[in-house]
Amino acid sequence: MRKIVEIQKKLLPDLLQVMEKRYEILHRIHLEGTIGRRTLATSVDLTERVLRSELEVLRAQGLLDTAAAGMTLSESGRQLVEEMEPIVKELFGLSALEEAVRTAFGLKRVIIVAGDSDTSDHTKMELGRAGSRVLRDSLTAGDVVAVMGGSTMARMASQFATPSQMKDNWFVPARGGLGESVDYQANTIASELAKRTGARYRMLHVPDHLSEEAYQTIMQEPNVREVVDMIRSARIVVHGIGDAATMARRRKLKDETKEELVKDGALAEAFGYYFDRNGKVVHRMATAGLRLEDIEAAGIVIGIAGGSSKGDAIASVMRFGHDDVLVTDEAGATEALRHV
Amino acid sequence: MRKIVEIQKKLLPDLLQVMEKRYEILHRIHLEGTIGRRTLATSVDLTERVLRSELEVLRAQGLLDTAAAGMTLSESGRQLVEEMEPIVKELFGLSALEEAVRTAFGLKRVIIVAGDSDTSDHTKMELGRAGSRVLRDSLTAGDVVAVMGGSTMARMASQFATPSQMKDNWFVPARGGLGESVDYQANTIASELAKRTGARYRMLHVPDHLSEEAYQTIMQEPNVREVVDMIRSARIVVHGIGDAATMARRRKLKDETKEELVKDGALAEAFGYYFDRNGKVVHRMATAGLRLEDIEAAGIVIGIAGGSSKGDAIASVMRFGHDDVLVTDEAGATEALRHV
DNA sequence: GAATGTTGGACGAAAAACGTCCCGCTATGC
DNA sequence: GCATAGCGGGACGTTTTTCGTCCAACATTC
Repeated sequence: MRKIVEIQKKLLPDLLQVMEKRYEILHRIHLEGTIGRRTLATSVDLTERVLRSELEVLRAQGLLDTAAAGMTLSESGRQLVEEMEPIVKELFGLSALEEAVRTAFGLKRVIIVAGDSDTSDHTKMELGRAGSRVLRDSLTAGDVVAVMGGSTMARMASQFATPSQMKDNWFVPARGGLGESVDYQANTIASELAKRTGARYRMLHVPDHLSEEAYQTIMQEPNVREVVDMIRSARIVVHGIGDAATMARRRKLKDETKEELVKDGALAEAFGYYFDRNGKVVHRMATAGLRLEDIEAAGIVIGIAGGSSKGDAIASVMRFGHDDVLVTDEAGATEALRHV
Repeated sequence: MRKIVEIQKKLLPDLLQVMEKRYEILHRIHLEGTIGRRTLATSVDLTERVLRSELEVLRAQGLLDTAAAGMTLSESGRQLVEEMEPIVKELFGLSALEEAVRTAFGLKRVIIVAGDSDTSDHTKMELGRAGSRVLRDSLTAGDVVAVMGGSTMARMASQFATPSQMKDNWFVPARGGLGESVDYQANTIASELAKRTGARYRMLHVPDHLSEEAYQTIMQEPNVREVVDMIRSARIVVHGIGDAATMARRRKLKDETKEELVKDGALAEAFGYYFDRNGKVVHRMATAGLRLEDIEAAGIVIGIAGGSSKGDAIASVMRFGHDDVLVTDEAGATEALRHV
């Protein structure tokens, strides 16, 4: 059963949403016994006219009887709702989890894919796909998108698919070199995204470990300056989330910095900043690009991360409070909720 | 798996068709390796523009790569097609059967539901539902619909559902009393259909076994005349199909008539006429209503019958050659094909 | 019997789908 | 090396569908 639904998800991307909506309508009517169109509209959160079209479909399917007092489920409608009840949980169980995470962290939108990225490569891929879909749907013409690095972001980029060219969009790395391997660098990812969409991109090459003067000098370079300005004006920011210890190791931070991080309770990392349990910034990487205030000013900030092991890091960054959208997996979401 | 698809069929009636179409597109591309839009359009029988929208969806799902030489399946597209191959047969197997029956009898359209009405009540219901859907979709404003009797027709009527009122339609019995029990009479069915749709109906009460004079007299009655005229002008005719022996028994024909039927090789019955193996009319019931020439003149003639046992009767009536649409079940269709 | 809430019809505005044509590009065959 | 056929994709006017909004007719309830 699982398999056919997976296939359908690919072949008819918004099938499940329609299905869920219609089930919700039937379910509501089932609960109320008999209910009027307007009342129903507010309770399932549809405009009256849209609901009406839905009802026409359901009526045409013979699932719905309608009288002057309101609408009732027909026998086969009632039967359908009852048959669906167990299936619904499996099909749409994640929606409930999404809603829970959304309210817990006060986000605009949460997308959760099934599984655990820690143990399943398939889930990792799906996480990437889901992330790319979110980004695609968020894009409007002319947007500048700042992306971060990391393996999750790389997978997101490799899964990105667009129905049409996006010639007037820009992809830029959110921050300069952060010591990642080249495949996972923000620069690489920005360029891949651009390549896959027909959009344009800029790279930002800032050597690591610059002295303050050198940094200031390089920032005066017109072409560096230009990219940085573009980055800072990004309307959309997409970033992964790491746990602090792992990131520190991978980026080969100095031992004393690591100790400092531990002392400050650094738990999570995102766009070059380290966060403690409460979402407070306790450290920042020394490189150019997006500053905290730019993140606050960005239109849409999208965080992508999954896996049970990243649960607390996700929670920590979400507490930071400037993300709008979180894309994660079942395990990550469940774990994050335990750290609210 | 079966179950969830059944549910989806009810909740999203044209889901499977869309799914099939998209699969067909992917499959074709898979076969060709790389193919252009225009060539593809003719080969899957879509206009260029419509195909293009479909392709955009598929591309957005990352199933499709596109180059200057044409389109190719992406890795995950190829994977999807291969995964689907076994499933397709189960999901869309009936479409192939439909097409086979359609060409075998030169029909406009064939709808086949899964199962065997002889052994499954569920299939009987589905047959009724399918029939009602066909009728609904065939209806246009102002149409007069002539319906016959029988248990299948009764189920069709009881399953009829419409999204909106049909105030300017008429339902009439195709022919007068044919000695059926009241639930299965054409009159009853016409009235039920009218009731379920908000349409109007007329009944035709003609006693059985009238003498010729009495028949002529009653036909002069203005209100009888009026109904008969309306029947004869019906744009849509819907009828069941019975096997001759059973119908003769049920209608309590005289023994000599039965013998005559046997002698003439009567195999099937529909709208009061008996047909032999070749679809030739060998007998007609003496009652008022639709004549053969009216059937020939009707816009749409819909036959509904299922069950393995009715296979040859179905074949016989289809050979008669004036049906446009056949609604049957898997067993009936398979059996009918063996009698082509 | 009035008031309230119901469905369903109607209609114009907005959006989506569609048919059609064209352009620039590339692979291929000569 | 060049002509050419076939490719994807952009563009645009038209048609169809969807949607918001208002209203009429009707049943139910108080």
